[in-house]
Amino acid sequence: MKLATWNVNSLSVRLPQLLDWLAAHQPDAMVLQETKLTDDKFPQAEIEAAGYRAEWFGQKTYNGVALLSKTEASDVVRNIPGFTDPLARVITGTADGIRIVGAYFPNGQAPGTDKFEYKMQWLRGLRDWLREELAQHPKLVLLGDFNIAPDDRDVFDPVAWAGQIHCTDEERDHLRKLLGLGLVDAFRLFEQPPKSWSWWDYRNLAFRKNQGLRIDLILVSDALKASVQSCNIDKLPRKNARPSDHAPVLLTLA
DNA sequence: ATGTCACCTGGTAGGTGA
Repeated sequence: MKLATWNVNSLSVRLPQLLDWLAAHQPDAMVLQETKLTDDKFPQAEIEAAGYRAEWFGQKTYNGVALLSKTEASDVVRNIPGFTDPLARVITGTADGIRIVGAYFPNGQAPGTDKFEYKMQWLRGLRDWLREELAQHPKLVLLGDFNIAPDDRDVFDPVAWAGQIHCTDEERDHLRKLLGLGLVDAFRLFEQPPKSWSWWDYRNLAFRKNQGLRIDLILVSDALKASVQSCNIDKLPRKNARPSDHAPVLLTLA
């Protein structure tokens, strides 16, 4: 079984690239972030024509998430139960016996801002809910744009980024506590090339210089860990004309 | 040394968020 995540940074703009990627990789399920579409604008027909069912949860201008799957997802939940959130950030469903939680974590802007505080509250809300969700669904995958670089090896210039957004101790502590629920970063189950990033700023020729962060993650529950066969970042779409600033990440389960 | 993109409102650019 193959599972994927991609922050597409506007599904309207990136739909042709998404359809190409689905055709090339044929994931059984895929989650998208930053669709930036109200629900009435979701390209359901095009995605169904590509062989996928879809569940989506969007809003105007910002955020927005979707869950695509070859078989229809069941028990679909939008956002975090128990955490009131005006923004469309999470979509969850069960496909092929796996509880799939696709999330667009808040960016957080900078430590000390209201947006950072919201990020902390959101992370707490996610953890409180996931604890219950894991108890009910031992086979669970949490994947998406985490907006947190787990470790200094996930940052192209850890000295310059020390204490900056995506790299603060507070964010990393929240990520550690998520992992403490019984999840593991699938990418790090394998030897990986150094300087593996999933996001490169559009500015400063960052992709050309390979100056990025690994902030798009796939966490698998302990019950699934032994069945993980591979986890890789696909940099190719970042080389396209009009690329997303994020690359897709692909997980293969036995 | 510098270097972006996508969205909105309401323009015949400027602001916001990332």
